Amino acid sequence: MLIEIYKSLLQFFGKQYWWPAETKDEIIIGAILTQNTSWQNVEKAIFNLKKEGFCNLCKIRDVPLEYIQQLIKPAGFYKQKSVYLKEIAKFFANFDENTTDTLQFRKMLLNVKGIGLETADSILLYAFSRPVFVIDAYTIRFLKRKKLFDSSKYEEVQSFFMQNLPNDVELFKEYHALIVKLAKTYCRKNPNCTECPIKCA
DNA sequence: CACCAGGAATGTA
DNA sequence: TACATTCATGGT
Repeated sequence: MLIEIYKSLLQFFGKQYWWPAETKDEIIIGAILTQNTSWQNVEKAIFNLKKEGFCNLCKIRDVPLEYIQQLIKPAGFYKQKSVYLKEIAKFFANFDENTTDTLQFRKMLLNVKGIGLETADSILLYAFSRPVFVIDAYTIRFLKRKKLFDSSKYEEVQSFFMQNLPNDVELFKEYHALIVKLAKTYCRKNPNCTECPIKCA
């Protein structure tokens, strides 16, 4: 079922090539900046960071908070997000990816202030290519509307995907991106989904 | 004018 | 455990 839906989305929209970024640090930074924020505004903030050479966690760690705040303002919530960027920068300053399995890694990320379930999984999947399925509000709404799975609990929904799909990082990356693409294209403006490529149940 | 965006922390019951 | 509030900018 889920795999057929994936194929339909892929055929309809094509590959999304998520996550759009040049470096691993940029993915991590973007994952925090995009919390409840449009990607368009995140791009402005990342542009500012790049322009000043601070789209880099080591550099973010060693610069005044106020300086980061000024650069990321277009992404909103700049006071808290500047702290979160500092926190995640400190975390990765002494972390060895190679000696940490995915479950441990996930728990460690969740202990960082500012990193919740979705942000942690986005970092794991897109920055480190760990096989975890990212869930967001679009995904939960999508499953409910299509009457595929009725739950708002993050890890329940995540298990639903991961137990019904092959354990494939590239599949997970594209599938989440396609659900976001679908939501942005149709479901927001048009709840009836008359043009939606996925049939309503 | 209201509403939302690729959430998370905090507080309340 | 389940909700409510707060955080902030920019587009529609």
